[in-house]
Amino acid sequence: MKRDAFLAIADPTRREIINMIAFHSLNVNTVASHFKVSRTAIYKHLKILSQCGLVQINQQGRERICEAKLEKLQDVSDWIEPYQKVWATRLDSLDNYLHRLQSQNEKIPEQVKKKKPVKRT
Amino acid sequence: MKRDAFLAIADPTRREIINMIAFHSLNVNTVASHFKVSRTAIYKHLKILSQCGLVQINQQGRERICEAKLEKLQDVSDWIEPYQKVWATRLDSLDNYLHRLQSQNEKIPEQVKKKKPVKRT
DNA sequence: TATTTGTGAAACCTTATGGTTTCGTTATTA
DNA sequence: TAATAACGAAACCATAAGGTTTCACAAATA
Repeated sequence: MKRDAFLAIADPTRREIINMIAFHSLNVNTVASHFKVSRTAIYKHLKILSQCGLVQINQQGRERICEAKLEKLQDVSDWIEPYQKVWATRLDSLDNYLHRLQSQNEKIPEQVKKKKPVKRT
Repeated sequence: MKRDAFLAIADPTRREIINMIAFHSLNVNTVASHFKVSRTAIYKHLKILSQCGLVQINQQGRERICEAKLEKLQDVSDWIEPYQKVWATRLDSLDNYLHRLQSQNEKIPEQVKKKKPVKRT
């Protein structure tokens, strides 16, 4: 049962938990109260997140404060980065191609007409 | 059974498949031959990847060519991006702090000594 | 001290996941 | 035309995932 950041963020509930505690740590009950499912279910998610290193649980009296360790997401972005470069480059080339066409007052083929502004990094 | 890019890349075998076909499309058997598990198992992963929009399968004669659609990874990097900024900023502040210390010829406390060059965006 | 609050863990259930073997079908090719 | 290559799909299996209810226990509080 190998647990990593990829597995951690695969579940939408766990992504929501990250969203919740990313900027301010919360105790288990407070996290759970924002969801429809039971506290125990959320606790299980928190346990998985903590096993994956994405959440650190610190005891404070009878409460356990859940703190997001966002750096662990680096594993995921490291994996994606090279591919992101590829698709960004591809989009950029298309974008440039369209610009060249336009500046030459040529007709843009229907199939490649620009639909959305292209996001750059 | 909602399928998205997060789920697609949660499995290590599927990530390997993406690695394999990212830069050159391959047919199902060729993909499968690189793994220890059966062709059928790989085919199932390919089906999931295609349901998630990360792979497009094009028939060519009796072969099905699997082509990676890397743009779909945008969903994932969009989700991570804001958090990446946060932890990058945190690391940057530490980095700046260390630089200030160094330029003032002060002693760097052991606990915060720089270990790796910090990656910036 | 008695009660409430916040939590961890166990037992259990249903469904999804990842794998297998087997079989049928369509293109190639000998 | 017969054999083989490349699939797709079905049936099946073990285990993991995500959920529930219940119980136990320590800390805070009335």
